Amino acid sequence: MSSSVAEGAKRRPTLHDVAARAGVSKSLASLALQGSPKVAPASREAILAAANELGYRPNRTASSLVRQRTHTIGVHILDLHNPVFAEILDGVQEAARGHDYSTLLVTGNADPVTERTEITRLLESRVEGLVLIAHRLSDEDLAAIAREVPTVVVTWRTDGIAGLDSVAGDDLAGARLAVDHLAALGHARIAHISGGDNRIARERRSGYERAMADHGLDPLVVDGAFTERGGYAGAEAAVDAGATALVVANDLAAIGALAALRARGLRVPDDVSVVGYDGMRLLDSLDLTTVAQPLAEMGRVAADLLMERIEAPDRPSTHRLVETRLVPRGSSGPAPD
Amino acid sequence: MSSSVAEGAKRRPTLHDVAARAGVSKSLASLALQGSPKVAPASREAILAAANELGYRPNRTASSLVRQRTHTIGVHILDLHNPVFAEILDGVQEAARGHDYSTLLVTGNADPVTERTEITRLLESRVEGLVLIAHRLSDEDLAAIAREVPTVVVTWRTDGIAGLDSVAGDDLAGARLAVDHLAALGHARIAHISGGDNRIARERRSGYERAMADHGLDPLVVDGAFTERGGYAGAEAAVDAGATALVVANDLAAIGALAALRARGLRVPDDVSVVGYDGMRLLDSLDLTTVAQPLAEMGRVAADLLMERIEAPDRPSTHRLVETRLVPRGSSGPAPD
DNA sequence: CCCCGGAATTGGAACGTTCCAATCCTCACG
DNA sequence: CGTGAGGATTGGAACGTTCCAATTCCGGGG
Repeated sequence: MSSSVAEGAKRRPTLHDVAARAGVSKSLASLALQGSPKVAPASREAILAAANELGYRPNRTASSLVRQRTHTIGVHILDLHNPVFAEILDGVQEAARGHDYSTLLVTGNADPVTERTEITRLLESRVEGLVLIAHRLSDEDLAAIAREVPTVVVTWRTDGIAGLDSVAGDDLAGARLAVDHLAALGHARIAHISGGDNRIARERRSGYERAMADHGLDPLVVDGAFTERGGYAGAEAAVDAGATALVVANDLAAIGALAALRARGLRVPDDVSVVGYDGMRLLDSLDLTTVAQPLAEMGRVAADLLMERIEAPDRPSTHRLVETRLVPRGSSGPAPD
Repeated sequence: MSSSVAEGAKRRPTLHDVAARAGVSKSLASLALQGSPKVAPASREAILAAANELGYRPNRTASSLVRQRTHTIGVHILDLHNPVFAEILDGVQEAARGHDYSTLLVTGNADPVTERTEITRLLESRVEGLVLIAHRLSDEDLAAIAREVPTVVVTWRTDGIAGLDSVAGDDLAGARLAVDHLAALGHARIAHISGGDNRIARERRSGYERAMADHGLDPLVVDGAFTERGGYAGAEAAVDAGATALVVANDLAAIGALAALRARGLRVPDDVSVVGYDGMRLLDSLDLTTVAQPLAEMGRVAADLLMERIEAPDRPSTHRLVETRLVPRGSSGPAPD
């Protein structure tokens, strides 16, 4: 079968095998495969041919070990079910690919504990940087992580932590945009369905409250969550309280709110206007007015920031606030009567 | 500052450092950190303490190299924007985590070429298995990949390729479910908005056509795509042709179809009934009738199949067909008049 | 004909682990 | 008080690369 020496279970060909077949040293083979200009054309050809015939695949693990670089970034995503995060991830991936980096993805889906575990795993894999697309970590945890590896948090501003950058939308201004829009349409009973007790939700809520105050309107906040169910329940409470317009904490919840209104037989926007927040792509078809954030763009910026920090780990923290804008669609209209 | 010897730029502590600090050999330190029962309690304690104080993190790269196992699977996902794929991914992640595997994720978003490149990258990272959540590879490419590494394809049945498993929904039966449902509601002009020219779309289309024939109805297929835009355009064409019910190739397109109907001033389900396909979570709130596939479940099964094959690379191919079921919701109702 | 310079090539150390085989130690037993 | 068993510990090879320093090769100038 084969004239060669030891040949048990088919082992993956290594650089050594390629070199042997091409009749050169492994050093030269390495050089050639890296495209070094200092290898003679004839040798290069022989080496490339050998690699090809053998179906050689460089082993990144080995390479990473000696180079002390993995060319991989870790991405933690809070919740895959929220299309918003997927869109951000998409931007991250694109930018990472542009810089010739791979992406190691984990989710903390279940609980904060898994979240920590998964991030630890990333650290052990020696990712060169970390992008956290939303998270539930404490500031201490975050600081500890940022001390180990360049880190950027997407979705909310995180300052005061050395070595950590962030990319976020201006939630304060965004919520104001929604209120302004509805007020301009003549609404007075504008309710806010909150996103629960977390940083972003609080920010959006404040934005809403301040804007309402500025318009001389009474605020009406009902508890909700960043989920469809949260929006559903919130919408019920809000209309019970007489609201004619809803500023919902995010798009997912807004979709839930729409469902609640439909169930109640209320028409949108004739009876009640609804404004979401985030700007996920899907909304276009759903005809939902929303405060849009440039999601993929946020992901790209995050990855770029990360690359910069990988280059210069000690540069000061930067916090990028991306612009939000109101996208008026069919779910918001003039106030009734 | 420090009394120790060489201390330039802070280097990551290695096993060596831990061992030194604990006053033992690196071998013993390794043993202890792996939780081997044969290290003396006192030593173990000292080692663990040292590791802790130093902030030691095992280097997976090195470990993988010597163990010849990376404990990582690669996942290729066709399109992150389709929530369906995200839900499958979620299942994959969960199962992988359960088996103590990491996930390396890539997307082929742009074109088939990137797709190949990204998969190659995965192979170089020595992933132990590959899950393809939809793909655009040729059968030869697929076979070549499966030859290198255990592979499972999710979303469509792929047989005849050695070493490759697949998990798919029964599209033929699924499409029939939709037709049966609408026929039972009295619809006769049931149109199908196709998903374009690909395996799944063809399958669903055949299912539709056969079911229509069985009901003695004339088929009406309009071109569409697995996107909202595709659904939008398709719905326009279908209602122009007089359809009172739409079997849409997937949920995303169904959402687009809904938008088109709304734009035309047609009411759902009074004027036109719509049935989607896939069963993404969001639909619940959108009140869209659909042929649901157990998406996360499919992901889990895929990962499990992969684990099995990693254990036994030579076992025969298995093809799992998961059950689809019709989820009736508000977008389908009795035929008009 | 020798020597030199530069291009091409090579050996070997290093990266941080794991794990085998070998050594060391301790103590019970004869 | 020697011996051996068995637990604890250790040295060192190996994994597949990269890259530095060293070596070989070659032809042309002196």
